[in-house]
Amino acid sequence: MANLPILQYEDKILETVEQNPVVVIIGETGSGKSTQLSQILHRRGYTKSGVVGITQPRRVAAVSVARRVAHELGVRLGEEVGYAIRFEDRTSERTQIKYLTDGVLLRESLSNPDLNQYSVIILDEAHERSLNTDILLGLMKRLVKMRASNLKVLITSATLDGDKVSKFFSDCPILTIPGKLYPVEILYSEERPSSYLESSLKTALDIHIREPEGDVLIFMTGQDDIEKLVSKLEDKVRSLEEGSCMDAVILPLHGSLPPEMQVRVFSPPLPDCRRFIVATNIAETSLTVDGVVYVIDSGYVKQRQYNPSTGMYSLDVVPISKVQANQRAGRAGRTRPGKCYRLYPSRVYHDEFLDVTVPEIQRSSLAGSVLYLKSLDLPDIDILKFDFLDPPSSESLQDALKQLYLVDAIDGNGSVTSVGQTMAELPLEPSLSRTLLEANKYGCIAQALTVAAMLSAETTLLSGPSKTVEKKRKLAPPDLPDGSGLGDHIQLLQIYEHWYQTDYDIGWCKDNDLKVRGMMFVRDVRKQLSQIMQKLAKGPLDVLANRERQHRDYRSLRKALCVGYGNQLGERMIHHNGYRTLGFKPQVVQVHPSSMLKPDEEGKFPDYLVYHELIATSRPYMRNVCAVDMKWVMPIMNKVKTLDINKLSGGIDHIQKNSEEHVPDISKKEVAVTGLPGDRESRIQAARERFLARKATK
DNA sequence: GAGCACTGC
Repeated sequence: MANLPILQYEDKILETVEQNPVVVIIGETGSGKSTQLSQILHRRGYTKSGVVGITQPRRVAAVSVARRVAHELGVRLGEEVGYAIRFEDRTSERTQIKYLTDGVLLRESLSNPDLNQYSVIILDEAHERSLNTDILLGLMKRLVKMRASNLKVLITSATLDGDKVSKFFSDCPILTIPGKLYPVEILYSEERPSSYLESSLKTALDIHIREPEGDVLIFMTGQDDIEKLVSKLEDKVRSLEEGSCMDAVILPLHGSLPPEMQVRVFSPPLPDCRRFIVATNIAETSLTVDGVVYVIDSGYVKQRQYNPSTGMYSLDVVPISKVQANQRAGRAGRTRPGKCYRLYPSRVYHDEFLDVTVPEIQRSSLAGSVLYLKSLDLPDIDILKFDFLDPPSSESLQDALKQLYLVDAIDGNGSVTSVGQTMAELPLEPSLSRTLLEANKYGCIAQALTVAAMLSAETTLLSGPSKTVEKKRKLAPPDLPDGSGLGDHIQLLQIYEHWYQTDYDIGWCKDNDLKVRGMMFVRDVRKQLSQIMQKLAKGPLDVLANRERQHRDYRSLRKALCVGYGNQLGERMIHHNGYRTLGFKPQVVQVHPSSMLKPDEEGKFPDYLVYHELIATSRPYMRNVCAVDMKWVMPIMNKVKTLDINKLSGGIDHIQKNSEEHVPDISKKEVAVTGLPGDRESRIQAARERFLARKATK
């Protein structure tokens, strides 16, 4: 700790913080900013007038950094130094230094918009530009004006981002703290390879044959490519002449790998054995692998993005940003000088890569965030004039307003309703919080809580589609409930209720290919939601699972879902099983083939359904659907007719001007890369054309 | 008849 570069800057930091309400800190990797900034401010007495709060984008980071600081200060974790993450608050009245996830700080400012308990707020890793960090940046700008005398804000960022953040905060000072990285030699390819999988393979083998010992970290875009590269690399390494090279182990590393496989990369390296770690961007920030000396960077990343003009998500392979490229390269210089092989020319890095990753706020549906900001009810804040570092497009904001209007969260003038105010208290997307409130009226709150919790963890539930599991599954298909033919929401409900009846048996999860950690998470979420609902209802609610006497057709629950998903309805076409989405921008979509929805005797799906999300892969699909009745749909359709976007947004001219200035509109930008599996838009377009052609011939 | 980057309240 004594050698951390940041400590030489202690006086400079304190002097700057004293003279300025906001300071941007460029803290390079290994500078010690996350652990030391809080302690420096503590030593100067900033913890006497309030808590020093430090946000982290990830839970594990909040916990591990808090633990280290507590250790360095010689205090017990949870006393003077503590942390707060979802489901876990380890702070006390004595806490002076508090690490928390940015989501938790946002929740805190819902009940205390001035964040009075804090004397200092440090937004760490702001360059990662998570949705929550971006909203916090906007809130901080307002807060430092209001609490100019007693609040200091520090924002840590990356070199390429510092000027922009400083400008956002009235040209506040920027301090650069050098890191403790070893030099990393950057080697560029002469041109972009036609296949970055083959190119990675070749580069990895070259390193293995020519370079001295040291582990190799290879950045790929997804599980598929990782599995392919791992098996090819294994073949090639095995075919090398014995004794010509040292031994090698090849390890995949990605998010859907079971935890016990993930930790393999942390076990101590074997002597005279080179490790190849083939990873997604999980190894960019979330996981740090020791011993890496060589990095191979494909220059691509898989990103989920939302298109507000269609209401559809897609998962695209896109070029990384300069910040990401530098972050990847830095992974080679943690223990000694390293090398980074970039599988693209330097021209591409300089001319084509964006400086900073497109912020999440420009790639997500904003319904939840807009409701959150509106519900803060800050007199001087109008969401459409809200000062974002990178404002979302007006299209995206209008999309959010329309969605909120349809689920009764805002009225025709764009003001939050009492329903909307209550919805904002729940840590859920608007469709699910609205479902909970409606279910409470119909006496099926326990079921709705289960569905909401299951959907909060949906992607983490079923074990990954790895080929071995698929094979196993054919031999012994899991014995899971089928949703009674009514769709996926009902199936998720039945799965949880079944698990509840086994008394949360872990063995049952494993037997049925359910991820144990995912199901545990569902249990936690459900408990949290139950507590919040009890508080909101100002009285006891029977929230225990399996307690409600229900019709076999789950009518009450499906009716509640129909109201909650008032912005996500589909109407079946007359002659086939395609659907047209209802609402403002009708899309032609299909039920996802993985759905549990059952057609009737004539092979027809129900006339109406709600969907959890639209996802464009090879075609536009509705994922997670539930059958609903036409008579529940009609009131919502009538509401669509009453919508007036100009009234909703209270005049939108200013944001349109605003967004044209700074916003690279991700929905229209050419993000897809030729020849890569990311060219979604054109594939969707092609699918649409095929569909129309087929329709025309009928 | 298809497929899942990573977080987080």
